[in-house]
Parts: sequence; C-alpha cells; structure tokens
Amino acid sequence: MPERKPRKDAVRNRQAVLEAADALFARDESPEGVTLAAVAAAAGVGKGTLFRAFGDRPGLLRALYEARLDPVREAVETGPPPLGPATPPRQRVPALLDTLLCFKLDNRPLMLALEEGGSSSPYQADHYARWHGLLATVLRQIPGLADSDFTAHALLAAIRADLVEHLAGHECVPRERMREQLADFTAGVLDSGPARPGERRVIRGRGAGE
Amino acid sequence: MPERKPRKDAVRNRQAVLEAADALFARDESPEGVTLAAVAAAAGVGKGTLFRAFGDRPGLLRALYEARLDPVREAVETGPPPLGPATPPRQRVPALLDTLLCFKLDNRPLMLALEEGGSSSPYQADHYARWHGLLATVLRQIPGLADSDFTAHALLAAIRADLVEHLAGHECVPRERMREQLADFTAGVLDSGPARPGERRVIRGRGAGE
DNA sequence: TAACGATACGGACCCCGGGTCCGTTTAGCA
DNA sequence: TGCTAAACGGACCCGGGGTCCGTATCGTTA
Repeated sequence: MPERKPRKDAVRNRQAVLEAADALFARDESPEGVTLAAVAAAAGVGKGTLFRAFGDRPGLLRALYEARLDPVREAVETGPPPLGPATPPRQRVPALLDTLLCFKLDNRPLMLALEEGGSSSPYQADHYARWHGLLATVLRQIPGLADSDFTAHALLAAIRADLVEHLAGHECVPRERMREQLADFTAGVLDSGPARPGERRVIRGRGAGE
Repeated sequence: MPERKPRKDAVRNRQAVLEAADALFARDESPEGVTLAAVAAAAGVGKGTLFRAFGDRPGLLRALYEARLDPVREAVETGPPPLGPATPPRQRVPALLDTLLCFKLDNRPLMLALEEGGSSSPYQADHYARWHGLLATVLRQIPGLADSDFTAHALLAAIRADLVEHLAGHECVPRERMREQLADFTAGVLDSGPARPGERRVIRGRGAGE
C-alpha cells in the first residue's frame, strides 16, 4: 500500500472544514439547520472540496466524532480503572455508560446530528456497533444477567442523543442529576441478579396480533 | 363551535389516502422511500388534496397511527387487567410495555416513520408524551423506585421503533424472543427494589469535562 | 331543477439541501 | 521554469416537501 501523502492544501482545507463544522454545530442548537454549504462557506472552501474530503454528510459527522472521541476511546481501551479493561465488569459498565453520557452532554449538537440526523438507522453505524459490542462483552462477564445483547441495547438506548437532548435541553435536567438517574437505573438493571428460578413473569397475551 | 360537516368527496378522499398510505408503508420496508407524491398517486388524488387533508407528512403519519392505535388505547384506558387501570402497577408496567412492543412489531414501517422519520425529535410528539405520562404515573405507584420519569423514558427507549426494527429486521430476533427479553429487562428494573440505604454507587469522574 | 356560493380538487410550481461535474488553479517535483 | 497530477470551487442537477390558484364539484336555496 503506497498511500502517497496528500497535498498540503488538502490537509489544510480538511482541517478548516472540520473546525468550521465544529463551530457551526456548537453555535446552532438544531443540527438539521447546519447546511453543508454553510460549513463550506464558513471554512472558506467550495462545496466540492468539502465533499471530496469527507464523502457525504455522515462522513463529515463521523470525522468530527472520531476526533472528539479519541481521548475517551483511549481511556476505555488502555486506560486505568474504572474505564479501562482491568476494571471488574460490575464497576465498568456504569463507568462506561456514565462516560458516554457525559460525552453526549458535552457534544450535544454533534451527537444529535450523528445519531439521529441521518435518514438511515443509527443502529447501522459502526460506532454504535463498537459500543454495543464492548458493553455486551462486559455484561456477559457479570453472572446471572439475562440477555447481554439486549441489555446492552437497552442501556445504550437510555442515553440516546435525542433523549439526552430532550432531558438536558427541554426539561432542563441538570447534568449531575442525569448522571445519578442513569447510575441508579443501571444499578437496578445490574443488581436484578439471577432471576430466582421458577419466578418467570408471564406477560399474558394482549399482543395485538400473533 | 358550529363545525359544519365536511363534503362527501373530502371524506372519501381522506379515506383513500389513508388506505393508500397504509398499503405503501406496508409494502416498502424503508419508510423514507415512501414519498407523499407516491401516496397521493396511489390514492388517485392530487398532492394538494393530500396536504389539505393532513397538513404535512407528520400529520399523515399521526392520522395513520391514531387509527391503528385506537383499540389498544381503549384497552389501556378502560379495559380489563392486565392492561386496564384496575391492574396493580407491578403487573401493569410490563403489560403496557409488552403491548407497545407488539404494536410496534405489527406496524414496523409505520412506527419507524412516525418516530424516527421526522426531522424533529420524537420526544416532542405528544403521543410520546402520553405514553410517558401514563407509564411514569404507574411507575410512581410502585414503592422504592428511584426516578419514575427517567425510568419511564429509559424503558420506552428500550422499545424505540428503530431498535425494534434493527432487532427484528436485521438481527432476525423472533417476536417471542424479543418479548421475553423485554419482560426480563423490565422485571430487572422493577425488582431492583428500594436501594438499600447507604449503598449509593459512586460513579467516579472521568466525565469528559465538568 | 336551475342557479350559485362555498368547498375541494389537482398538478404545475417553488424552495432548499445533498451531491456531482468539469473547466480552472495550484502544489510539488524534475 | 515547466509540467503533470492532484485539488479546487461553484454552477448545476435531482428529488422531495409544501404551496397556489384556476377549475370542477358539492349541496343548498329558490
């Protein structure tokens, strides 16, 4: 793979676009309102340049996300407890979720655009697959938990960008409050322990079709 | 409020559009692909008619949703246990969630379009507010639960249309399996019981800013 | 039943945003 | 300094939501 180095102006422009996008997303609260033409203009660059550098809207969002996420990812992959791999699962799960929540709180417009802006399901995005995979793996190491895959999905759903935005933005729930609520909720899920045998809850029909 | 009766052709056309939309959403799996022009054409009606009858895309979706939901709503509001108001909270919560899940499974494309299609947050929609309000109210009657509002949000998030679609459509999780998973998850949340005093879980920093 | 106002119809039209194309410019190498 | 490959940029295209208004239809009154 030769992978010849890109031209200087290319990297400069790429950077300019990244910064302009960052600024625009931070300023406008509605990510839908941020147009790619506007980003290009703010970066002092033509639309063509922007699209060549990032492919399409999701591509730009992804690039922005990766850049911001980098320190977090490192802390998760190789850092010390309570985030790093050495942490016992029962502690690591809430730490991961809390970190993700804080990240989303710190990058509300971006995360909103990333997760919910696209026309295709956020569950296709591979950043989601990564988090889900990690979380499910850690959950699997906690004995007595029902279905790690589903549990991971459900826990991640509790901190979806638009829910976070709704709580923080519209209902004005303060940061620390949300963190507590999430922690309590997570603890509830994790503590539910091995379902005492024989106490399976029957849900009883009314399933609107079958 | 006189509220004079609408003309016959108006109600006929309205009905035709509703049915055409129903059919189109059922056929195409991707709700994004269903264009309002296509719906109008399928109904044998001009776009103008469609927009006069329903206002805009969300309006049409809402109308479709209300129509389908009607029996469920009735069962919830005035029906017998385990859905109706007479049910003890601990049983009613899982019953409500299971019902909602089944409803979403039975109306996947529609619910997908309704919840995630719009450019604005699904948390603004008042159908969400209704479900959340009901669920939170019931949760509040269960002693020892941390935060009913947040818990309601989180439980509803676990059955968001796009997650349901992802599991049912892409990961091919069968209906009964999903119902079980949801039931187990819900039970875990509900059983977590009154947090033993003094055992508050500290999440310890790493909150990406503060 | 004829005539007339109110109501509804329908599709051409507008707007806007994502994405493309290609003639022009520029970096970087010899 | 000259040459080529790479990058630039903005005019352009496309498709979908939503509007407008001249025309057709309803249904009511005489």
